[in-house]
Amino acid sequence: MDDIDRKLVNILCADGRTSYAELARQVGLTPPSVQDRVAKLERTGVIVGYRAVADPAKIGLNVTAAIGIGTQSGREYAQIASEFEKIDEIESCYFVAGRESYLIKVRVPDMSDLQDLLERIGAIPGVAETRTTIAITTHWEGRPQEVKDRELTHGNRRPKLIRRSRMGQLGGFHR
Amino acid sequence: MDDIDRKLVNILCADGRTSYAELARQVGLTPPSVQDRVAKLERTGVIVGYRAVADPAKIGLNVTAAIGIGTQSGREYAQIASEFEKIDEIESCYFVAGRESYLIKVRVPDMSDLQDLLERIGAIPGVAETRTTIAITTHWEGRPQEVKDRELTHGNRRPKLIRRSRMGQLGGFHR
DNA sequence: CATGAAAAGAACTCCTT
DNA sequence: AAGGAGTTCTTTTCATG
Repeated sequence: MDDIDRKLVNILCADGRTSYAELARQVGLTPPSVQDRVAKLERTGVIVGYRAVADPAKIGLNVTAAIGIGTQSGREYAQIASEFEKIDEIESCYFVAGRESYLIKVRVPDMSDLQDLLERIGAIPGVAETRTTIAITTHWEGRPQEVKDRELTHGNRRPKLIRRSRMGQLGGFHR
Repeated sequence: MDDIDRKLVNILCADGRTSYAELARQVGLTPPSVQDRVAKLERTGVIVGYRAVADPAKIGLNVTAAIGIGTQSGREYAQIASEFEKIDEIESCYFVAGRESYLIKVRVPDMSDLQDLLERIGAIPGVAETRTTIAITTHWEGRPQEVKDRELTHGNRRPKLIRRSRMGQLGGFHR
């Protein structure tokens, strides 16, 4: 992971369809070298995959909500998570420290689907309570994080010396 | 938005680098036709962009947290959001109904960065309190939602008749 | 690990139905 | 709105420094 790799990751996180030819121009290498590097980033799991980002509202998913889930003591956490996994509407699923045991992010067409979903979640063995937070406005989501040089592949981190500079960001689909 | 368009969106949300040739094979059209359709999906804002997905841990972002933010009454909500927008670490930002006014998702290298971030957020005028939930395990995130036929472009929704079938999903980067 | 050249394939444009 | 043909560009492979 050198500066060029980081640059490639940043470019691809901003635009996942950037061609090798274009990447090559931006980092000052030839397309085959870039292809080699990107393949290695994929093999080593730095780049996990590529996605098109769809506008939820345009595909009929008008309600976004975060649901905190409290669980009964003495339950297998992993088992509960595997139940969540069967539910398509759960876009993200975290086991968390804090008020509840799980925090999930869900997307549904409308409020009645949310009610339906909450009933399904509440019926899962081990789920004790749910606390739902509904998004009124999505200012942005999925903004790519810039890979900085001090953030290295594993462990071998240098001490922090300076506060790193911030990069300005705009609305909508952030580049 | 017909069945073919929905299929294209689903394929591209699962793998954003799928070529037009491959898309054409999967939907039974020729590459130029598919290119036409995808261009239209992009123009009409159904597909907002394309991204590579990087493994946060592999790029040094070891801490994921959700922060609920309570605000002082009599404050301009939009102004507070524009302050949040300047903070790179905020990956997503929602104005919400529920316990707090905002819910944000943040990623930082480690706990000391989280403390630093919480101090910066707490210093924003109008921010009254923060409640932080730290992710211990990310079971999955950003799983693409399948576009179903009942979810149409705008408003002209048919009544719900049947509960739609669910599609099985696996760990890691969900296809 | 990068380069350059060559072959294969894909993307893009235009034109026809 | 889709298919076919031709051009351009990119991807991919391989040999070389």
